[in-house]
Amino acid sequence: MDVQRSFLSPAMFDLVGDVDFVEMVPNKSVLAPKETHSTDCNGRYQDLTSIHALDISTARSDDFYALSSPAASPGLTVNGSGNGKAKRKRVISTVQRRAANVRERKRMFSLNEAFERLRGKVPTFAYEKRLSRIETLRLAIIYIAFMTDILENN
DNA sequence: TAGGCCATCTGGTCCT
DNA sequence: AGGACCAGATGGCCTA
Repeated sequence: MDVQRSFLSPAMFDLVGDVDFVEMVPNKSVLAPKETHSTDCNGRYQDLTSIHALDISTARSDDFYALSSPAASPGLTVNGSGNGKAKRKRVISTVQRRAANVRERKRMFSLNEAFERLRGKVPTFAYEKRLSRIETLRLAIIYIAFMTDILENN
């Protein structure tokens, strides 16, 4: 396609600073093995496909708070009681922390899914390795600008 | 081996 | 009150 070819011209490549476009070989590894699994911070193997099955609904809300003091409202402590406003600090239990970690993992997983979809939309012919997230964003910006330019000049 | 990239954990803040 | 979002820290993997 001519549009794609001209978008992928060397002039365009120059705009993506940290992308190495010199070697143009077929894109073999769209999905690295790393994408299907990972290891947690303790080096334990994790299957990322299981993230969708994670369920935190069994955690009870009374498990979630560690009372910092009998008088304090549940889960909240107060920082800097001196002059200004007291800052409220939420104290969470390990159960609540684990639940938050699971939610964060799910959130990052969906973020990566979105990046994967964006990778599929950005033309990267004969690119030897999978685009990183920052490369994907930069290339998408350039591609959108390029297509906008085409539309405006027609 | 250094540097880049990424997953994960964590605590703080924002929002509903 | 609690989930979503964000950024910093940390450690593993990979490549030049």
